[in-house]
Amino acid sequence: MSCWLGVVVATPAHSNVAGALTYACESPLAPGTLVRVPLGKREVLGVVWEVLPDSGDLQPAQARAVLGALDGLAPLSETWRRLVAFTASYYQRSIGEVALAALPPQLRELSTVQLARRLKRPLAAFPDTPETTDLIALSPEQARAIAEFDADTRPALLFGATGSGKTEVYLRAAARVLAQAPTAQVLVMVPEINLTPQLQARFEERFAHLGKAQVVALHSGLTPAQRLKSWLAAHAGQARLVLGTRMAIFASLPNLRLIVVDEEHDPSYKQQEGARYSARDLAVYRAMIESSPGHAAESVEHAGKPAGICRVLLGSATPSLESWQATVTGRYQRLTMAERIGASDGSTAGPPQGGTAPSGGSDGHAVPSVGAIHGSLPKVRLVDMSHQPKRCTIAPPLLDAIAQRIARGEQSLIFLNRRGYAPVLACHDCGWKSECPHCSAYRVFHKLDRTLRCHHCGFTERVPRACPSCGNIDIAPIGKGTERLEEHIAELLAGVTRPDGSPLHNSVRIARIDADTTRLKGALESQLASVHAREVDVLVGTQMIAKGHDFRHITLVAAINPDGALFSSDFRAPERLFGLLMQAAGRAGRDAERGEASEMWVQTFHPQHPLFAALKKHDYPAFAAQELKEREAAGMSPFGFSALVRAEARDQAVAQGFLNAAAAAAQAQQLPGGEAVTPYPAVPMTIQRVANIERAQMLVESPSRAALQRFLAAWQPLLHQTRQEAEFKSLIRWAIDVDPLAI
DNA sequence: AGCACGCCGACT
DNA sequence: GTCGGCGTGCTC
Repeated sequence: MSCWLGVVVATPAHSNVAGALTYACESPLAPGTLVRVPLGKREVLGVVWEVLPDSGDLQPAQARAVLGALDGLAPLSETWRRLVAFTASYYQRSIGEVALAALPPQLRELSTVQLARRLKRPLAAFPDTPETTDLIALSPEQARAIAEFDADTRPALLFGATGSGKTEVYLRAAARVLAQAPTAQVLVMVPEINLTPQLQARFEERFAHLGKAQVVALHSGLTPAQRLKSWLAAHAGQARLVLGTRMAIFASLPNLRLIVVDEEHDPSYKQQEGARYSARDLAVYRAMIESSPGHAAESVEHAGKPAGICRVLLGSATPSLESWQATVTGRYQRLTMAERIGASDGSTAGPPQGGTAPSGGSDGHAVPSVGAIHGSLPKVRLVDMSHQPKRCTIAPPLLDAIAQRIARGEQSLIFLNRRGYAPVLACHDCGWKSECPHCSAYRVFHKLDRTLRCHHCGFTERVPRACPSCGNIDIAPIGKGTERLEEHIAELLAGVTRPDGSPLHNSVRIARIDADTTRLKGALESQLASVHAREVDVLVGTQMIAKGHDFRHITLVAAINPDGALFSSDFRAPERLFGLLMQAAGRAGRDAERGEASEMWVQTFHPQHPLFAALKKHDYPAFAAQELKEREAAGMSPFGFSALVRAEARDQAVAQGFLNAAAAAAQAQQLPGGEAVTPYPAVPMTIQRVANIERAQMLVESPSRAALQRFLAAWQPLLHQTRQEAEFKSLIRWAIDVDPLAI
C-alpha cells in the first residue's frame, strides 16, 4: 500500500465515528474523488477528503483498502468540499453525513460498472439556435435594477412588488452571466417543487438557444434516475442553468457564476431534518467562496478555469428581516422595484433606495409581455370584530361585499389557515374534547369522511355517535375550519343570484382548496383551472392558495381570522403574517378593468395593531423598521443568534433532564464561548407529545455568532457523554437546530 | 444510519 | 428444539 486516505462516509454525528475514516490505497487519489469503501459488513460510497501522510492513531493493520474509485467522474471541487465542510461545522453535523446527503441517492447504489455505462451515454448535442433577440422592453425599474446589480459585487436583495417583474430580472441577470463565458453556470432556487415547472418553462423558453439539456431541474419530485441525470449534467458542466429547491444548493457546479434565490423569505429554504441548513444562507456563503477560490491547487482539468466572481441575487416582495437588515447596514445591496408592470403608464419614477416605497404582495411571476396588468394595489379594509355581532365568522359588511362581487360576476378568495371542519369536537355535558390519545393536541373533525384526525401523528377514527366519555348524544364541533367555512358561506349566500339571472336552484358556486382537496395528483391543477374558467364564485382555502397563482378575476380577498399570529410566542409569526397578507393582497386586482375596485379584507380584534397600519399602506419597509426595532431591543435575530437543542423521550422528565444535565456540564467546564452564551432551562415543546413521544427543547442564545459556534462545537461531545449516563439511557434522540425558524 | 450480536416467547 | 422480538454496540 503506497498511501493513506481520509474518506468521509455517511455516518451521523450521533455515532462515534464523526470524522474521516482512514483507508489504504494503492495509488494516491485526489481529494473529492468518489470511492467505494468497505464499512463493517457493507460496501458504501465515500468521498476522499484528504491524503494522509500516515495511518495516524490507527494501527496500520486496522485500516482497510479502498475498493475502487468512480474515476469516470471528475473529483468534487475544492469549493464544493468547502461548502460541505462549512455546512457540517456550522450546523453541527458530521462532514460525511452532509457530503453523502448532498449527492444523488442513486450514486450511492450504482456500481462502478453501471456508472461507466451511464457516463458513456452520448451527451445531447448543442443546438445552434440563435439567441432570442425580440425581448420585451424592460420597465425603467427593471433596467435600473439590472444596471445597479451589474455595478456591484455584494450579495443583492431584489425588493420587488408583486407583478413588478422580478422573474424578468432573474432571466436577464442569468443571460448576461451565461453569455460571458461558454462554461458559466447559473443556479436558480425556488421554495416549492410546484413552482418549478412554470419557472422551468420560462427559463427553457428564454434559453432555448442553449438546448434543452442545458437547463435542468434538481428537486425531490424527480425520479431517482432523473435526479442523477440532472446532477451528472451539472457536475460535468454540461448543464448551464440548474433550477431547483433547497437541495440544489449542494449541486456540483464547476463554474458557478450566479445564484438566484427566489422568494428568499420562504421558510421552506430551511431544512427541517438531518442537517438543518438554510439554503438561502448557504447560497450567500457559496457565492462568497466561489468568488475566492481556495489556495489549494485544483485538479488538472480545472487548472485553466478563468478566475471569476459568483454573485448571489435574493428576491422577495416581503424579504426576511435578516436579509432586509443586511441591506440597511450595506452588507447587501438593495434593488427596489415598487411598481407593477404597466401600472399607471409607467410615468411614476421609483422611490429612492431605502425609501418608504408602496409595494404589493409577494412572489407572482407576472408575465410582462402585454401591458395588460394595470392592476393598482387593492384597498385594504380592516373589520373590527369587536364591533360585529358576537361569535360571527364572517362580518355582515364583508358578506355584503362578497355578495356584491357575485352579483357583478366577480370572484372572491377567502383565507382561513385551518383545514378540516372544526378543530375540536366537544361534549356539552361532561366537557369531553376530541383529544388525540397519542399527542397533546386535539383531533380535527373532518365532516366529509366523518373522521377525527390528528394532524400531528395521523391517528384517525370514525366520529363517535355519542360522547365516548358520558354517552351523551349532544357532541358538537367548536370553531371553524375551511370545510365548515365553505358550508357556512354556502348558507349565508344562498339567496344571492348571478348577473345572468341564474335561478336560485343554481346556487352560488363555492370551491375549497386545501391539503385535503389536493391530495390526489393533478387535483390542484384541475381545481385552479376551474377557478380560472370562472366556474367558481367564491374560493375558500388555506394559505396554499396564496402562493404563486395568478387569479385574474378575483377582486376581493379576505383573511377571516389572522389574529393568532399577532401575539404568538413564535417571534417570527408577525413577519410571516405580514408576508402572507401582502401575498394574498397581491392575488387581487390583477384584472385590467377591475383593478381599481379590488379589496383586501382583514377581520381582526386588533385593528390598531401597527402591522395592519403598514399593511394598509402596502408598506413593507415601515413594517420591517418597526419589527427590527423590537428585535433589536430583545436581542433577537438578526441582532442576536440562537440555537435549539431538542430531545425526545417516552418521559418528558428524561428529555428535560438530559438537556439540563448537558447544560450543567457545559457550565461546569467553562466551555469556550460560554461567557457570551446564555442557555435557558429546558421546556416542553409547544406540542409536547407527538405519537406518544415527549419532546423538550432548550434555547441557547448569544449576541455573537462566533461565540455561539465555538460553544456548540465544544458542547457536542458533552451532549454525547451525557447521553451515555444511566438515567438518560431511555432518551430516544437529540439534535441541534442552529438558527431555528421558530422557537 | 445499517447491521451485527445477543438473550427470551410461540411455532414447524 | 428453532425463528425472531428489538436492546446495545461497532464501523477505518
